[in-house]
Amino acid sequence: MFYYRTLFSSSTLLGMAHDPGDRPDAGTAPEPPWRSSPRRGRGAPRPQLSREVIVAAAFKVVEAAGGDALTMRRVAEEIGVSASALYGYVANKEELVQLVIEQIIEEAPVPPDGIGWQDFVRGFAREMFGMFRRHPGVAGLTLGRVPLGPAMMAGAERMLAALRAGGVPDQVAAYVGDLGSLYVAAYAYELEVSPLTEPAEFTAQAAAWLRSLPREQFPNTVALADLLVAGTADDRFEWGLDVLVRGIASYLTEPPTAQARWPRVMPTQPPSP
Amino acid sequence: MFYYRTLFSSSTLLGMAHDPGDRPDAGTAPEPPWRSSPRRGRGAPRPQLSREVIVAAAFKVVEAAGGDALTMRRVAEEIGVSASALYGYVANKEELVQLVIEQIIEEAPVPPDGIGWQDFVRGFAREMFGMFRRHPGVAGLTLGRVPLGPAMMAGAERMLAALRAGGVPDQVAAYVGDLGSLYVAAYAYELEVSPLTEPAEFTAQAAAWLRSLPREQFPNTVALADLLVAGTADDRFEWGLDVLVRGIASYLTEPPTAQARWPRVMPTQPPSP
DNA sequence: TCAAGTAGAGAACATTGTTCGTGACACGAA
DNA sequence: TTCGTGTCACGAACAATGTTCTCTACTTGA
Repeated sequence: MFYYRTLFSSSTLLGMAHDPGDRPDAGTAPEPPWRSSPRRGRGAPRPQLSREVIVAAAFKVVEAAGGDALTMRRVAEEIGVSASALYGYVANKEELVQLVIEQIIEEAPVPPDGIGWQDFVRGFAREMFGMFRRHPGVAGLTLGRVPLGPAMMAGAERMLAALRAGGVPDQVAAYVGDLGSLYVAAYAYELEVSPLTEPAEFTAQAAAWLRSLPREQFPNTVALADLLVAGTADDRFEWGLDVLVRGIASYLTEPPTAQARWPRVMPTQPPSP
Repeated sequence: MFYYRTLFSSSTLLGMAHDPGDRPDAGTAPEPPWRSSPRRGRGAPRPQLSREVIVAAAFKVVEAAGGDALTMRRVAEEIGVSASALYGYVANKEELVQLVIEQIIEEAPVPPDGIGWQDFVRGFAREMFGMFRRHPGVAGLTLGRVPLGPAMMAGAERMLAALRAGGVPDQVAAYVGDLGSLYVAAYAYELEVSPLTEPAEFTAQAAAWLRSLPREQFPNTVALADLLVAGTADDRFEWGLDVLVRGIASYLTEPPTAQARWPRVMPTQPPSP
């Protein structure tokens, strides 16, 4: 995610940007410049390996054991090949991760056009979120990377169209993708890192602990103990999504204003009840 | 961050939760249960090491070389001691990371009371964001961890107070901390992972690349190319913060509704505060 | 049939976190 | 003063990581 901003700071695209003559010619689908297509020469034996085989194996590993298990040796073992052999088809692990992410992301469907920008944004976010939850470990892989293949570009384009059609100001529409994808990936990542949040007895225990805090010092925390731990992970995801959509929608009626700025460097103050 | 949800799924607190008699007694400041206080015995030589020394060294390392450089050997070298010696005072690297995070977070001041919930939320977020930017690598460390020491608990309590005083519904107020901290940490993490976003010529190059996409396929992306890459990192952070605050404010006037759902397997219910 | 050139293996290196056995040293007791 | 005890820190070691290098074997075109 982090569509455009992060996109252009990725190392692969950096390499491209440094070559001024390498502009993609209009008319072709945009594709991240994976170079290093394996060269076939004179006496070339039929290779048992290929980029597709490697990515498929890596996908299988992620599927079975999560993103943490995605190591070069594990992938090689999955194919029945040595780890060093992979480097003939993949520049390094980073590239392999990128390829796997892209393949997984393509599985998330983009909402249909003509359903209104709010439903489009919600639907897109839900699909990505569901995709992340179906593939544990992937959200962590995408955070800070650029999982922006052709499929993602197409989805982003259509979301822009939906937003503009709905009257969302252009600058706001331009930023929505960044913010939305950041939210989805970060939330999904949080969920996969913190082992479990659903079990009811556990939530109850947490609420009990919050309630047991000193009331004089934490009156509101104690009072809202139950609400603080309320809801399932999906409920909370939906609520955050609702906040985002409401916030975006507000720009339709209230123009952006210079937000009141609390003076930056400030001395620490004692909590005054 | 991820105040409460993640809090109670952390391994340290899990350990505590499994011991039913270990409830923190009301009246003491809440402190994450770091156990394993070093025992001093019969013929104990004056130890050259201590948890404080180790944490201070780790802090120094993070300060100088970023969060990635935070390795046990590096910290030990900083003190002039072997890596294995650290394990007498720190259970493992995870515990050390937790301690460092907590120390760093305490540096972020909490806004003063009585300035209105919007300014409070904005100010809190800005301070945390600034703290993350001053300490590269820390955002990545906090993502998915529980940097919730006494200082953070106090800040959260006061934010709850500000929100409730401003008329924000209780359930909404209860969720704000989670969402806000997620946003700040995730955005800061994105910034530190993607090497650079500020240089103007680079942004110009990115916009040029977007403009060069096929117009028929990406009309909106091309049209909004400049807006997509507009703004500094801080501008974009402020905008996202504005979206959050606006979204939260909307609950003051518009009650939560069941959001329109794009047909998809999502059996969750809308949050009903 | 044979030279060529590539694919993959295997070992190796550097870097992680972490454990284990050992020596050294300070403090209290004899 | 001498000795024992207990702990502190060291150094080696282990397992796992990404990555590189060398080398063997084999396919293929001439």
